[in-house]
Amino acid sequence: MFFVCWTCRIYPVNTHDSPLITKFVVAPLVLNSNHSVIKAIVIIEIDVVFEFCLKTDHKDPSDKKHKDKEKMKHKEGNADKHKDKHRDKEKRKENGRGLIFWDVFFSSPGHVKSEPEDDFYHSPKQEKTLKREREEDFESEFKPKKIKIENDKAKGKKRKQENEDVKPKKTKNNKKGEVADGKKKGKKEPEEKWKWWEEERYKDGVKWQFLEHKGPVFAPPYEALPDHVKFYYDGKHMKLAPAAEEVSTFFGKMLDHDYTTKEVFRKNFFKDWRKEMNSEEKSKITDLKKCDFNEINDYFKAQSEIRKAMSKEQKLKIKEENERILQEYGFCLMDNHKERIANFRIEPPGLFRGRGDHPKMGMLKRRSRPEDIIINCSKDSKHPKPPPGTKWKEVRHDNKVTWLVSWTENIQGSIKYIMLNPSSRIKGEKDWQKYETARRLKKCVDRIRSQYHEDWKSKEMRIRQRAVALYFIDKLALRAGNEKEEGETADTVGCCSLRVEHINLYPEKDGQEFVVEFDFLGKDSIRYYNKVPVEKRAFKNLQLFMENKATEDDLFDRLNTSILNKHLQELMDGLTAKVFRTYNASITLQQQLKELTTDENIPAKILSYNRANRAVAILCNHQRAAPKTFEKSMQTLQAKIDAKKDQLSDARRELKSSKADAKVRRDEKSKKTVETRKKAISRIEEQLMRMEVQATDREENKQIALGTSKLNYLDPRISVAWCKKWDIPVEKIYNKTQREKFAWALDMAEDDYEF
DNA sequence: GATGTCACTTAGTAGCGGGGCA
DNA sequence: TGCCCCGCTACTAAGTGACATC
Repeated sequence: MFFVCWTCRIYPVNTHDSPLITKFVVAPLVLNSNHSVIKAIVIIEIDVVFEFCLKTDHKDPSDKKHKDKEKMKHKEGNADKHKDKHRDKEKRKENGRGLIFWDVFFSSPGHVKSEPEDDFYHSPKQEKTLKREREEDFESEFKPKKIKIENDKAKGKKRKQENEDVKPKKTKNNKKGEVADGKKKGKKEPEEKWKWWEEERYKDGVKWQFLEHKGPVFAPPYEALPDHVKFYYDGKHMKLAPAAEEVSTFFGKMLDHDYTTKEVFRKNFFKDWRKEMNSEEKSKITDLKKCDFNEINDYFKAQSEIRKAMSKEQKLKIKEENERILQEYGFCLMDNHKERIANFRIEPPGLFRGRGDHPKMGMLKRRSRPEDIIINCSKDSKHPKPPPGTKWKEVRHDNKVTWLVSWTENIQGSIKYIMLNPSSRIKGEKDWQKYETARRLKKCVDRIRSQYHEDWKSKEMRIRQRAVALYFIDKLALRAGNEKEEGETADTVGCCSLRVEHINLYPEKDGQEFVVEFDFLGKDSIRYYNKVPVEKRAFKNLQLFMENKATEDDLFDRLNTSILNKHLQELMDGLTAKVFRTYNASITLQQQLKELTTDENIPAKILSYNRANRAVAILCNHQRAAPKTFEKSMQTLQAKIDAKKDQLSDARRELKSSKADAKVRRDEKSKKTVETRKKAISRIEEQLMRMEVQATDREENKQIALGTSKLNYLDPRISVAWCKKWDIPVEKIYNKTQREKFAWALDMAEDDYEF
């Protein structure tokens, strides 16, 4: 965001050191008191400019000036122009001066002229009408203007808050230098946050106007094993050439892992390893069983120990070096804002770790070289340099995509990307948009439900199948279930790709009628097992779909995700199968929070929150492996609880005796002792309660992953509103990273927010 | 409509680091 | 002070869905 005075034609200077805060502006034309031009270019501190323009009473620009303004702005429709007028008016009202015509801009860094779109390189893809409708739709319903109005509602409060934002917010539980989640703050949070959600959004699929970055960080080159670390074949030492040796280390490092016992993994590894061998190695090494990687395994374990045992100074040095790399490569400049990059390192070579029964597990994931890398940046930016003596595969300037770097991996031939961090504008906007689409579904979900109930009676099989599948997606939050190439990936399914073998029908089971038993592997080969009573008509339809089919046949043979999504699109603009998951997750959280939260203490409320979150995680089938240390840590906690209970009994006994004592003595000292002991008891009770809550929470959470739903499915505004309503520090719900990702929600949600 | 490509989100986990406790 | 354990983060696999092409 930056300011422009249209009278002085003052623009910002892009200060790379502090791109978040445009501290200086450049006045290309400096005017005398009559506003005649004195030829000069000066750099002025923004405060000085403000003051100057205030004193010189700069008013709204003429039409000509307005044209200049239009040049710099994103292309906008008439409605937006109108919106602009309104916004300008608001702006003037807001600053209370009514005199100065400042405009607030997003994008176009000062040192880069905002170019007409023609100046951009157009990849053939840019001709597409990509996602345009949905974005416009989003605009129409959630205009920044509207946001401003919402903000205006609490304007006084808001302004105050904005000022306060400069300082780290204090919460009730906060001590100096400590965040509410109890951890000491390592670093200060950035002092001023860019509120991109209060600004105009791009249209027509444009993602940015200016993008500059330093390119990716490559994996370090292979370092040969020291001579004392030997590989043995058939009991005999064998010195491998670097190429084969490097691949042998990938396997050697993994000896303790289950993967290396799996036949598919071993077979794939051996096949790919042999490709890296020279002819001599190839002729000798013919059987993986005869290979002894133990010394390699020991060596890497020892290296790990050495790293752990390093002195503080050594560790600090490494940390500093990592920090330096992060500062250099971990950020990009996008439209005048420094944005954090999510993954700026190219994936290192290794053995492919597919999940579940993946047919390609163990295959060699090759090292990517600069010649494999496509760079995406602004034409007029400083392009990243490839390592000396190399060149990039391509440098393109496609501002209709969000990625900075891409390459094609060799296992599945899929494209990998370097993209921005979830806290970035580009990701945040998309996230916000996702929840808005889900909220739109809320408005028409009843109609859609009635429709699919009706469709169960259709004469057409394809419509019945579509309706039953949609019922499952809605009721059970199943994933869409795209078709997959056989033999390329693990055999996993979603709703549309369910096979007859994945369900069992029971007209009556465990006292319930029309029960469907689901048992299949979903995403990441996580098992979905559920027994659900369904409506009679859905049940009868399922029986029909299964008639005369073999177990390996598709349950919905007249349906796929494309057909389903086309239908959904007709029911609501922007509606796809996955929107149901977002909608049902968020609405469940909201309902559960309402049901479960009671006016108790903070730990109890947080337990309620986690339980609501857990209900969603169960709905979405977000599982995790029970932590390896689970049993032990539960035992430890239980021991602590027992000890605390003992302590409480002791304390109660002591209180009883001191009460008796005080009754006899009737002096101040013994009264004081009673009071002290009472306080001690309530302290112990509080501690015990916390521990018990923690134990319950941990036990209930043993195999459920809360993070996935929290990060991807739950509208953060529900959580923020809940925190505000119940006076819970938001830090108890979201850690620092999550708060950064959901900064937009933290800023805009009030305690009465309804999903 | 089948298939492929691309861009992006969603997902679980390994491993590190630092807080807390003995 | 040292060790243990838990939460955080980086990593990257595995999905979804839009669109192109045949």
